Amino acid sequence: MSHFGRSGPPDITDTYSLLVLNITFRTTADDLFPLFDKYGKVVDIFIPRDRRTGDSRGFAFVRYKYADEAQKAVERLDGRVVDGREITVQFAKYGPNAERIHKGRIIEPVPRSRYRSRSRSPRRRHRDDHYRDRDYRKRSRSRSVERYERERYRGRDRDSRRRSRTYSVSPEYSKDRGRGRYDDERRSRSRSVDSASPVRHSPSPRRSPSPAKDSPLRGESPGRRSRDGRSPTPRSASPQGRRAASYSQSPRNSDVDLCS
DNA sequence: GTTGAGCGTT
Repeated sequence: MSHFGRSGPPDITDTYSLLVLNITFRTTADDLFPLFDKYGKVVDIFIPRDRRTGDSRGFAFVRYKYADEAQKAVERLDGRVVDGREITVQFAKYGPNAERIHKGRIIEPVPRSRYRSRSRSPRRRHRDDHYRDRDYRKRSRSRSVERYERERYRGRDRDSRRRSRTYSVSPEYSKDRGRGRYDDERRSRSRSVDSASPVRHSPSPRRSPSPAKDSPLRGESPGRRSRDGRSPTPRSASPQGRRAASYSQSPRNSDVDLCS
């Protein structure tokens, strides 16, 4: 029965925002309110959730009315075990509108220079991607939107090893993540191979096309093969892989962010 | 049913 985050940001001009990290995915504002309210006047609690799934993203924003109370809450609740997990409480730095925050207090709208000062950290949410790939593909949105999202993800997720459609990585490579030094050593050896192309999949001498005409799998058309496995324009190339678009025609497209 | 670095909604 909490109206936190129901009607947008109330009055954040004189509030002190705290960022609560490492909370469980099931922790709600109601669970955090009694904890934080003990140390001061909590004016609002907001837990960002996924727009598609509605699940919590694992962190929350708690806004206090006074700075000293917020400071006390940080010192008191930082490291506290909530719901079996150690949370991290700290002052929020960035707001939705890039507000200038001084020790947690919003002073004034800030020039972008401050905003760009911080390098954007890549956040990987494979879970969301999973849901998006399954739930959003059926909606058949406009392609411009798809491209937009793709570019957005490229900018945020560019730290990731995989670029768009990478080849299957070997399990050994997967284990290497986390070892920086050894990775360097390994890279030194393989440097002699090539240093220009990050990925070099030597085109193994493909055996004869296929003398066996009676291949059990005849679902592949020759046109698809000639593309080296890459089909940048699956627009109307292979209708076999795509179901009828008429299925995705949903009368309600409210999912799109068109409605403001 | 899953997950775990991070900075937010009308």
